[in-house]
Amino acid sequence: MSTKQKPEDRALHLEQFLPYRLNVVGFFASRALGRVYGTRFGIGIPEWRVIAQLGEFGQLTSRDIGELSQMHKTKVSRAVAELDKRGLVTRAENRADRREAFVALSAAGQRLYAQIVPLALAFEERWIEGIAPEELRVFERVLAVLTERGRHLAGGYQTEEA
Amino acid sequence: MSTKQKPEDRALHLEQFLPYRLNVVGFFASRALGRVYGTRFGIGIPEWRVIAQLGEFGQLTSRDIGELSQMHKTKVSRAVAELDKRGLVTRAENRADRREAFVALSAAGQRLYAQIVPLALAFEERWIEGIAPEELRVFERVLAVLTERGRHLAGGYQTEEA
DNA sequence: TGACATTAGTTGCACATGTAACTAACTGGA
DNA sequence: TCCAGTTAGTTACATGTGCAACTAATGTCA
Repeated sequence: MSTKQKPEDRALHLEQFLPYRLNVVGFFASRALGRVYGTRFGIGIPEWRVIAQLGEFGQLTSRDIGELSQMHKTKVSRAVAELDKRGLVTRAENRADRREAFVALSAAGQRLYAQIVPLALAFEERWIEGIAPEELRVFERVLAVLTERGRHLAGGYQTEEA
Repeated sequence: MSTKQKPEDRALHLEQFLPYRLNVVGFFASRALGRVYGTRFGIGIPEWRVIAQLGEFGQLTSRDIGELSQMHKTKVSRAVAELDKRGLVTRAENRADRREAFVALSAAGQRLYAQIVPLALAFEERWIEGIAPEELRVFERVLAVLTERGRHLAGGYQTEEA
């Protein structure tokens, strides 16, 4: 502990309470992006994350997708099933381990990915527009620390890495 | 085709994509806090937010609570109803406008609030422990900007332009 | 080989949540 | 006074989600 002040003596102001603030900004991010993907392409955040990972890495198992995109395996399962139903991904059984299947973007999925990426990048660009690059670097560095600690504090809900 | 590197031509890496990162850290925050409140006091995040606002401001209408804590009115309605059922808040009709009611913490609610606040502050303290104060100040300043823009982007994002 | 543990992925179930519709009350003309 | 419009708050409904249980396949160890 680096502070000697007793927590009991301080007041709580929710609007300055960091977990609350992070949750709110995360909600806004999700909601704003959800509108972009939902209104134009009819997909939700989980589907988008699956597409994003497949677009980046090519071929992945559902387990990999969940780990990379921080999603519960049931959420991944449902998102992949939905994308499969729409013909945006293909599933190929792994002959070497028939429990798992390799998921990949179909041609239509790749076209969708190519459409979404510029929108996503432009969205991000607009969001951070005008913020000084060095401040943004500090922000991202602190964010990485908070995320890693938060992962630990929250306790894994998918993979127990203790 | 184009030899110039336009923003549209950049690759997307989800793990560095800011909206994604903010959503993940917000999820961790919510989940970690939810464990604290849930296991010890049997309440969820919405209930906690209502209690926090009432503890801070004393007496509020449901509408005020929703605005202050960024919650949908149905979420507030259900949280207040649950807290009422448990005897943690009181509801008093506003004689001057009988559509609304003033919600306040009961004695039991105040005792609960007094118990939770130190836990919440200690949680926050543990989370940001070791981060340089000046970096934290930068982080919070940028966070405020992103939150305000996110609120706007999430609320009225319907333009045709990316 | 055989028995048990582990893992990838799916599904049943209960619960949380947003949308829209609703009730009741207030506001502001004309 | 009347009536259309607005607002606070609740509820019906559909959907999304996590947990736990499940199936099927693989790993482990004797």
